[in-house]
Amino acid sequence: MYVSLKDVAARAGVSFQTASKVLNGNTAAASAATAERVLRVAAELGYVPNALARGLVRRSSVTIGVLVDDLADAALVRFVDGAQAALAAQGHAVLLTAVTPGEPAADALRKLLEHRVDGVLVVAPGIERDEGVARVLRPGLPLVGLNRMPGADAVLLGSDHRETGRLAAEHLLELGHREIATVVGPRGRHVVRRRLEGFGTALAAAGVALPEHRIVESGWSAATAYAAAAALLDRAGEPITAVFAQNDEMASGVLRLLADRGVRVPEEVSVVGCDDLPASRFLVPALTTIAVPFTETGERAAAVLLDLIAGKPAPRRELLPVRLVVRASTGPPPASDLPTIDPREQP
Amino acid sequence: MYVSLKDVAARAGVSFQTASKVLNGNTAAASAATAERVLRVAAELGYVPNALARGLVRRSSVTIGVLVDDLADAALVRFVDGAQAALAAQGHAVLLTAVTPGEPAADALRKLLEHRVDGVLVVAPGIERDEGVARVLRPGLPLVGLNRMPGADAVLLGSDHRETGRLAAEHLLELGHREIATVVGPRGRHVVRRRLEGFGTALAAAGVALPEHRIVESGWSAATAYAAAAALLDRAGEPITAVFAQNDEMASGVLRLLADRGVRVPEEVSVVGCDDLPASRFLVPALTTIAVPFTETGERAAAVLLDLIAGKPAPRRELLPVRLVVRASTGPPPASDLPTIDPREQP
DNA sequence: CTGAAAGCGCTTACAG
DNA sequence: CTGAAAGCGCTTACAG
Repeated sequence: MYVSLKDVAARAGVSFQTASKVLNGNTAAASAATAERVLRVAAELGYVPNALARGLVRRSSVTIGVLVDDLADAALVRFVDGAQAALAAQGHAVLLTAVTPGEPAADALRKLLEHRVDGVLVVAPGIERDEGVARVLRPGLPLVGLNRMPGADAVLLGSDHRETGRLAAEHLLELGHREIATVVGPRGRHVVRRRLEGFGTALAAAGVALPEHRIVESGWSAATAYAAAAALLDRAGEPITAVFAQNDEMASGVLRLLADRGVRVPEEVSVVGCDDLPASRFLVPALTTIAVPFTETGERAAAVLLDLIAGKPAPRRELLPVRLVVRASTGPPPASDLPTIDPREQP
Repeated sequence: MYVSLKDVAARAGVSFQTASKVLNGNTAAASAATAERVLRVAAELGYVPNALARGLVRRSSVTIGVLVDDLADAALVRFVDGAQAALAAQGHAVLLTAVTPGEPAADALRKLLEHRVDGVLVVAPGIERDEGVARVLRPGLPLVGLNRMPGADAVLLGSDHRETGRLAAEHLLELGHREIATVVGPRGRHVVRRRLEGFGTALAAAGVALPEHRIVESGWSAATAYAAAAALLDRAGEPITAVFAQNDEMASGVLRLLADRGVRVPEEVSVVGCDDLPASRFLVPALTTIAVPFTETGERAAAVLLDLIAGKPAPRRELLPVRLVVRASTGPPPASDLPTIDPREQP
């Protein structure tokens, strides 16, 4: 079905080794006339080199394995998007595997190794405590993670989660809020703890308490955050004026609950999200959030992985900056006379 | 770096061919004792078969190429998610390539062919008019498209776009709307034309006109739909009571514009979207939309592709059903006394 | 039940 | 400038 190197060589009247060299751009390997002939015949015959055969002898598949938690997660898929684009630009193919719920991530990783990927990029915070992963990894395998992996020798890339929490807290403090709650992701997760830590620390520094009952745990989805926020509001006598949700989807769940309860945002309650997904700008009201550079992080992860593969120096760890994006979902608390400090972004 | 079959065989005291057979589950190839020994040694040594070498001789890479327009597109990525899961469940790896804007899709496809993918799944409506794609395709290459490809011998899977438009129109008609507009995607696109056709035909059947100035073109994004809807409302004397947006993101842009203009939804204007992304349920107000079965379509595409590869009979074309999901963004028009007909979904 | 041969489609020294 | 040898790590008939 496919034309082989030997087919091309035979038609061009050269040995297949010479054809190989010409097709690989080795100009010293043949006369200009021979080279031209080989190239022309290859084009005529529709020659498509066999990367499997090439990979076997070169011991490089020019393929990168990407292990992702869940493609339905809007944030994770943006990492993958950035990485894929950067990798493709350098001629590397991407072998994509999602972690199948209920099946060990190590199995998915092993599949990647069978295909002899040149390196692996892990975008799967869900396996940050999975001890099985390190066991299938080969020592020396170039590995970049956007999450921790116990026991694995990986470069760790990401954003500064503590800073994320701090930015959210300081924004609310500057607006004059003192009665603040937060809807957080699963508390076992590293990112959840760090964001909460940064948030709580900044509040504490301003003398604002964040009692445990104002920290409500939720899944990462809008639906779970909706329920968590409902539980929060249902506590009698909670005069909360601001809520920080640990991602934008959760924030949209909070926004929706507030709307359902007839609570005006931001007049009565302010809401801050985290991620800055494209959709967040078009929520009603437009969501104030902490922007996480997903695509850039994915691109950077690809670049670091390629450096690792090329044997170039690479950092062991790198944090990309986050930033506050002020929109319409935050304002001064009801009782306050403080003016809104930050300029609003226009749609 | 990797342990080879020969390493395993040497340690187990058998020929590497016998080791190969045992490791491939050929029970007739060796005694139980020999098999046990080979398997044990392979596990001890951490043997990981080389899929490149295997693929070379078997002429199958057990790899499927997936060509996608844009991973940032929430709808397309759901197709990919469904397909990836179904493919992985059958032991197939996924080689993922996004179409790089400005670069020919044929180049991306060629890369996939170099890796000798067993089949290709195309999730790229953006290339539905690209003549270059068919030229790189090999005859006989199992190919499934979620969009058309001129000149390519592909199975076409998708949803019924005319029906989608019809469902939106009939829902609005039943609510009593007569002054209806629609925000559509790029009009060159097949899906845009079909949805518009179904929408317009259903309206016409009810004696409701859809004049050209009530059809506003937009990109697929919320931002472009926001601008398009603004242009629509800015037309003097348009007594519009309902808008159908051709995807949920556009609908969220319309919702946001309406909120910015102080127009109440659905009391003054009803909005219907299309796709039913998870986020749409949490918009304010929750979006009425036509649900498109993205994940299921991706799964089905994978199944059909695998059938094609296995030489089993497969359909040439298949449409998956869409359905109306009624939420809070639609209601009777302002002047109407009609009751709301459809029950609302609870969050 | 086990092994040796041949070959998948290439690349890379090595000769000439 | 060109070619022939060797080998990448496997699988698959074919013998015994």
